[in-house]
Amino acid sequence: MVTIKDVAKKAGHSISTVSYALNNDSRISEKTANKIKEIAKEMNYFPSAAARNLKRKTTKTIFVAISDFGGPVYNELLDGIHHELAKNDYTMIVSTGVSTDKILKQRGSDASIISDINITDKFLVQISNGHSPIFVLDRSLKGNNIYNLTIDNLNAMFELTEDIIKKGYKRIAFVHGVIDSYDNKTRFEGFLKAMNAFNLNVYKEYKGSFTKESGYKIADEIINDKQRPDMLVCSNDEMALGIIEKLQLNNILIPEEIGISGFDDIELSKYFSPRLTSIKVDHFNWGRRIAKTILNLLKGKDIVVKKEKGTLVKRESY
Amino acid sequence: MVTIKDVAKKAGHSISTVSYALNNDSRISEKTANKIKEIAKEMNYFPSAAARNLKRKTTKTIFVAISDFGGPVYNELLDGIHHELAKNDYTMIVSTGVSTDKILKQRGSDASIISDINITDKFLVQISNGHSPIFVLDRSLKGNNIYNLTIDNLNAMFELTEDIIKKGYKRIAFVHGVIDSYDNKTRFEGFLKAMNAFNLNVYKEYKGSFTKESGYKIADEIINDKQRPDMLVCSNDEMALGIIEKLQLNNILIPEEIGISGFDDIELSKYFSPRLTSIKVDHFNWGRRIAKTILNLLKGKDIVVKKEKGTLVKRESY
DNA sequence: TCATATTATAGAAACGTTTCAATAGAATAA
DNA sequence: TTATTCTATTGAAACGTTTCTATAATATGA
Repeated sequence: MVTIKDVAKKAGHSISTVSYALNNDSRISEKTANKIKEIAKEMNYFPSAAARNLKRKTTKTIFVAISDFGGPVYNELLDGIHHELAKNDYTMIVSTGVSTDKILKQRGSDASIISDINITDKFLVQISNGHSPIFVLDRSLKGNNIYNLTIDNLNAMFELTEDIIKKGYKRIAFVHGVIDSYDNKTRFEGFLKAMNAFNLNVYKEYKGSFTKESGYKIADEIINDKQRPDMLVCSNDEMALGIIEKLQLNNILIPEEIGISGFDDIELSKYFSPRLTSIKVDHFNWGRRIAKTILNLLKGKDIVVKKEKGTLVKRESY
Repeated sequence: MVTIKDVAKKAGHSISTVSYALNNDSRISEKTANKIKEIAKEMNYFPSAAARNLKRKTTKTIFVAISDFGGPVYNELLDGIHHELAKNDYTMIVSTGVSTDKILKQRGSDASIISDINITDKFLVQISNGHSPIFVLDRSLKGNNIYNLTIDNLNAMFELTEDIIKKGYKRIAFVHGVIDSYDNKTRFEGFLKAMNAFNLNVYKEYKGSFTKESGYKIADEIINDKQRPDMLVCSNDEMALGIIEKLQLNNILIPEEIGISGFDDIELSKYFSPRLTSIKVDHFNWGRRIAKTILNLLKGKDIVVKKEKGTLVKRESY
């Protein structure tokens, strides 16, 4: 591997002069700087990231912890984050599962984005001290270097539920995702708030886990139920789609017999029939905002932490 | 930040003893090793990745360059790669676009996976010398540290086309993706091979770019065509779905008036009506195999480079 | 002209590890 | 007993940069 030393030798200059020249420091004369740059290029020299990171104490890298690569939501989010980081010469590291802990501890990044409910609050608080800043997307958590960048689930779900109630539905049930997760809790909260505002009781609650498979199971429960709800408010799209699929297989008409709504507005939702009414969260844009916020913080600017809004997309599922 | 020096001081031992102890070197007595480990834990010490990388000349990191995060294909692939890497204590860096070049040059990883047609062959060959190994998924390329890990497009497409021909279709057209891309070229090659084997001429060729939007455009061409093909063999699913959507909007019946096939078998394909006949590539598994191959190479083992097979999934689109 | 300020360059320390080579002390062998 | 091997530990060099400080050469001002 060609190092700065090799370049220095070939150029007939000291290591420090080469370093300054390549970093465009004004103290080096234009003439020598150009000569050095040319030689460096010719030798195919590139500074070692490791050595640079060690000295500079910064990695120009942002770490993202997600719970899995599978879901449709993360793609857009990652895309958005990456888009903004790349523009600013930052690299993105992505990880899931156990390796996440290790990466966080090793501080291989200048900041971290957490969207993985498998990482405990306790762990985050524990490492946050003296750590590079941590941005959590999937929980509300106070701490020294911890920043909350979440979606405004509550208000979006309130709006959706209000719309449903105004349509005249009476036996309205809620389909939970992972029960203690921030997203589920705040969405349920918004739902409850609207129900209370209209003096309605929650007709029933189902327990899922945000996956399509858990939707299938819930559909089974509903099929066997003699007193079915007339409306299912789901904590996310994937469960809603699973439920629709299974109910239709059992000849239950949607929305005629049961209405249904989702949350997230994933791409598939547009292609189902009936098309799913949902809350659209522009994850790409949200990702960009997250990245921008982080970069601002790293630049020492003041940052504004405000919740990302969701918008109601009305279709034909209720 | 707490360094090894701090731990050494607190433990009353030298830096080297601490280092050996934490790396489980047998030369340190069990007693001191345990004492040191305890103190390190207590102090919340974790070795600096940068310093370690610099000294060890290895990063335990694999870099993946993809052309975008959007597509449904990459998720599974990334998931598979990551799955295997994490099991072996490796980290995955993902990037797209221009930042990719920089990362490759800086050698921040022990190996690279390339699946981004925007990176030129020339560039790869240029950097490959003296570089960590490069695994290309999206092209056939010879070079010093370059390994080809591709999908067996040719045989899969041959099988698909054969099936189509045997169904009795005569006016068979091919819908190209990005024309010079490895995937498109080899898929077209398999298609041609089957057509030739049955003495059929290619009825028509359309030029797309692997996206759904390019499918819309092609559908327009077909709609305005007086002598339409009776079968469209598409170079991937996304274009096929775009074409179906637009043709149906114009009341052209599929498969009654025109049959259509895809390649990749993305999740959406199952939910369209008619459901799309396609070639299923198990990208998760492929990703795992790629990662395994890389890890074996890094361990100094001999590696076997064999193509990933696709399987025909017959549904109702022709 | 000489003293001083400016400019361009070089030397050397530092970043936090790993690891080679050296050493002191204990255990073993003669 | 003394020489030898073995064990546990340490000191110091090295990895490839950046950056502080020193210095030589040149330009500026009186």
